[in-house]
Formats: sequence, C-alpha cells, structure tokens
Amino acid sequence: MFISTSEHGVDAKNRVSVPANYRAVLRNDPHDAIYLFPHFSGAYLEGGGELFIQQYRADIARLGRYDPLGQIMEVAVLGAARRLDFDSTGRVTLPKALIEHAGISGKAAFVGCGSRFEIWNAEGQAAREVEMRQAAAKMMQDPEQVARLGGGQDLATLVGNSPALSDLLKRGDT
Amino acid sequence: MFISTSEHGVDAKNRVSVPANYRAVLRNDPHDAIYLFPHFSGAYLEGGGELFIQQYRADIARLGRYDPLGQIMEVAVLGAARRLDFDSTGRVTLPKALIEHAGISGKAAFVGCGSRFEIWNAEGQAAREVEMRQAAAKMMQDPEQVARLGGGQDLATLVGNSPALSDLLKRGDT
DNA sequence: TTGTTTCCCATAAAATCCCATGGTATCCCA
DNA sequence: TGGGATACCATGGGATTTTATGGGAAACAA
Repeated sequence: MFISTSEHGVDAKNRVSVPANYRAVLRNDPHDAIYLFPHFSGAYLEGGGELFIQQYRADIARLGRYDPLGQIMEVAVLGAARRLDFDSTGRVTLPKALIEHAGISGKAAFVGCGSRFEIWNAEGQAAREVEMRQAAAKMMQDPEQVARLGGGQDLATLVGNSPALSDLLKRGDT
Repeated sequence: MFISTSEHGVDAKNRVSVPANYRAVLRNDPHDAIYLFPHFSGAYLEGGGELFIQQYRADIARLGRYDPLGQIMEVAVLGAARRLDFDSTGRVTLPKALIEHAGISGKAAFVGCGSRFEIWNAEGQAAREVEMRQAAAKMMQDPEQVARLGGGQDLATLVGNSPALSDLLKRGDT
C-alpha cells in the first residue's frame, strides 16, 4: 500500500528518487518499474505498479471494444501512460511531457493514496495538503458526510465473517 | 484492543517505546509495525495496526475514485500516514512532521481507543482527559444521547467482535 | 559531431539494527 | 506471606546499513 507524502529533488537529468517505501510495495512486481500518466483532471501525475495499470485495463476491457467511454479512457490513460524502470539506486527518469503536465521544477512531491500514488510539483502539493486537511476537519462536523464515510464498520464486519479476507490482510503488501 | 493510557519518553533520536500491551494487540499483524497519521482535527496523532489503516482504506475505496470526500480523505489520511516499524526492543522512531503536528517534546502520551489509539503530548493529554470525562457526564443528562449510546444491549455485536467472548459463551459457565 | 539516454561508482546524511543497563513487575517456593 | 529469583519492560548509545543525490563514463540517436 502506498502511503505518506515525501518530496524528492528532480536533477538536471530529470531523475527523481522514488520513495523507498513505495519501492518496497513494488518488490514483487514483474518489472521493477512504475507506470505513470498525466492525469486528465488536474496538473499532476498518477501512478502505481503492475496492479495499478491492470486495474485501468480491466475497467476499460469490461466496457468492450465499441464503447465510446472505453475508447476515451484507452487514449487518456493507456495512451498517455509510460512505464519507467528504476536505475540501480531506485530512481526513474521523468519524460519531459510528464514534467510539463505537472509543472514540476526542482522538487516533486509523492502522495500515497493506497493502491496508487500521485506526483505533484512540491509547492502545489504543500498548499493542497493544508486545504484538504481543513476540508476533512469540516467534513467531520457534517453528520451527513460522516454517515457517507461509514467509519470502518463494513470492514470489521467483513473480516469478522470471513477468515479468507482476514488472511488476505495478514499477507500484506496489497 | 487498545486500552489504557501511558506516557513514554521521546529520546534525542525521536524514539519512543510503544506500550507493551499495545504491541500484544499487533502480534498477528503482517508487519510488526504501527500506522500513524497527524489528525486533521487536532494536535495529536491517530494510529493503530493493519486493520486500523485498512478500515480507512475501505471507507475511502467505497466512495469511489471520483468522490470529492474520498479524495479529501486520501490526502488527509493515507497521504499523511506513515508506517513505523518496531526496533527489536519495541520502539518506533517518530518522523519530525508527526512530532511537530502533535507538539511532542520529551514525553508522549498513548491513549487507547479500542480499535485505534491516539498520541498526544503529555501535558495536552492530561487536560483533555479531564475535559472528556466532564463531557461524558454531561452527555448522560441528555436522554437523546443516552438513547444513541444504547447501554450495551447489543450482545450479538459484542460476541462478533471477540472470539474469546464467543468461546466463553459456548462453554456455557456464564 | 552534439545531444540524449543508460549504466555505474562515490558520498553524506539519515534511518535502522544491535547490544547493554537499570528498573519494575511477576513468579515461585520456602 | 515474605523474599529472592526471574522475566519483561523502558531507555541509552554505538555501529552498521540504507537512502537520496551528484557526477562521470559508455552506449545510442540524430
């Protein structure tokens, strides 16, 4: 699971270190690489490992070959995505197109979002984090929003009822 | 279950011993670690084991990728969360960002909250405990709040949460 | 050539591991 | 019920490893 936020310098060769704890998540992947694409709804990159990209692929495949939405997503996601291999010290080289989309210069911020992560330019992310945190605090005072969130009750029930799910969680690295 | 409150010193390397009874709760987790994040609605940290973080993840996932509330929670919780591994004597090293958020210096107070726990700076926690106790007393004078609490009548839920209790009931000597 | 990409090595800082120690709670047996 | 032995817990400090990052040499493309 990708969690935590950290900033890393982007050097003159456009190389950036992928956080070590992210690399640990990808340890069992076939390629020792990440997949990244410029996100269609904002100035940031979205990425992850093999599972991440295959989820998009599965979503698109389920729509069928002739579905317009599927065709859009094929181009917007798969068409724009890149596979970036790690060098021996855990860095990747960001293609110019991705750097420009996210407006990255000097420093890039990696934000863990569970099964995927985002890459923002550092200043933008710092501002966004403050904003999101305040929004979260506000949400908690609205009973309707709190109810939508649920409060973890589902999973507790699920795990209680299902040894299989419990084992899955224990196996880790999801 | 995480219960009881205890204070522990934070040394020059920002290491702190996790209470032994908390560690016992985590014994079956896949990673021998805790997850912690700076809480968005106060100067404290919230944490727990694998189940704790997966509950947040499940709540967020259930909302779907394009739900604004979900995006807020991704950044405010998963984006800010850290996994802290135990050293061989049961300590974790608190990242600087977390220490600053909670205003911890010298001593940290662990407060057990059942399926999760909180970490406060020691003085803040002492004040809060008194405050919460008074708030509880006040709640009990409001019939509506008392009704919401229920009064422990839901035995089925209790048993569902505790295999030990379930066994006890099956044995029949209650 | 010239610019770009890939691989490899070097280094400083930071995180982590390992061992030692004092104190406290627990156990056990007379 | 006392009192000693034992195990466990919290904490300190040094040694080792990992991480992030800079820069150079070799391979490749235009």
